[in-house]
Amino acid sequence: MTDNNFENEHIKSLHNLNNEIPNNDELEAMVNVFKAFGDMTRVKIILALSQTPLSVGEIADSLEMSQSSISHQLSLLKQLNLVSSMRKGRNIHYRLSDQHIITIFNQTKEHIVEDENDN
Amino acid sequence: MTDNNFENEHIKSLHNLNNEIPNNDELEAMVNVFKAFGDMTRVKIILALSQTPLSVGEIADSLEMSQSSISHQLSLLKQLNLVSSMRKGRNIHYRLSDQHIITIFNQTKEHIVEDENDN
DNA sequence: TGAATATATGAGCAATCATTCATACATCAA
DNA sequence: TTGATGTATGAATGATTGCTCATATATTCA
Repeated sequence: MTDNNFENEHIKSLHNLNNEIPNNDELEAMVNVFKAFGDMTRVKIILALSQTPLSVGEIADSLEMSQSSISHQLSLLKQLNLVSSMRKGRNIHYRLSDQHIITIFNQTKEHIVEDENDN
Repeated sequence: MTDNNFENEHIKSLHNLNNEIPNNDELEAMVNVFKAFGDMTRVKIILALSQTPLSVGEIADSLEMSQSSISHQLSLLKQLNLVSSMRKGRNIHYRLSDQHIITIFNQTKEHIVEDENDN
């Protein structure tokens, strides 16, 4: 394999770039999920819910944040189908709606940890 | 130890919530990575780089965006050790610095896809 | 050396976003 | 019903952020 062949492969890859990228709807959905994960409050909510279902008030107390703020964020997470809710009397219990979420978190944590090692 | 000290399992979980959450530095690092993934331009850059290493100009052309914008974003991605760079003559070639990234993307895509199915 | 090319970077601006505040809605208990 | 409790929600605001523009830095070539 010569340098020219290598270069040709590179050029081919270049032309195929746009084809390999997922369709735009899927991409946007992905970006929105990552956006949701890109906020400390929401990440803490998700990590809390990964332990056990919790009411809005319980989350607010646990994170020492206002009920309103937590409710707003839960609403966003729910809209993205990252959490689901169920009324129980006066409370509303939220839970993670997908175990993938934790897998993604763990994978990301691994990236971080490995990163610290090769400095 | 008196009867008053007993608590039910749920309350125990509640009190343990903060302990189970990763330390703050790690959490912040995670949030920053997710923030990086939470932007269409950066996601497209990453997906492009998952095919082949590319120069700044190649990425800019491929995404039809300004050189400056791409350079700014690459700088951010590099700071998070998501990409690495190597000068080659006048160009600077960027590459993904960790295969975890693609795994994370795929996992997220799975979440999306499954989501579409149970409406 | 000087011109051309490739990339990086700081400042400025418009858009987005997380929180707060005030208030509405829903449920329970008396 | 009324009051208390738990949650949701719209508007306002300060902070963050992505892009552009102008310019600086780095490399190659003549």
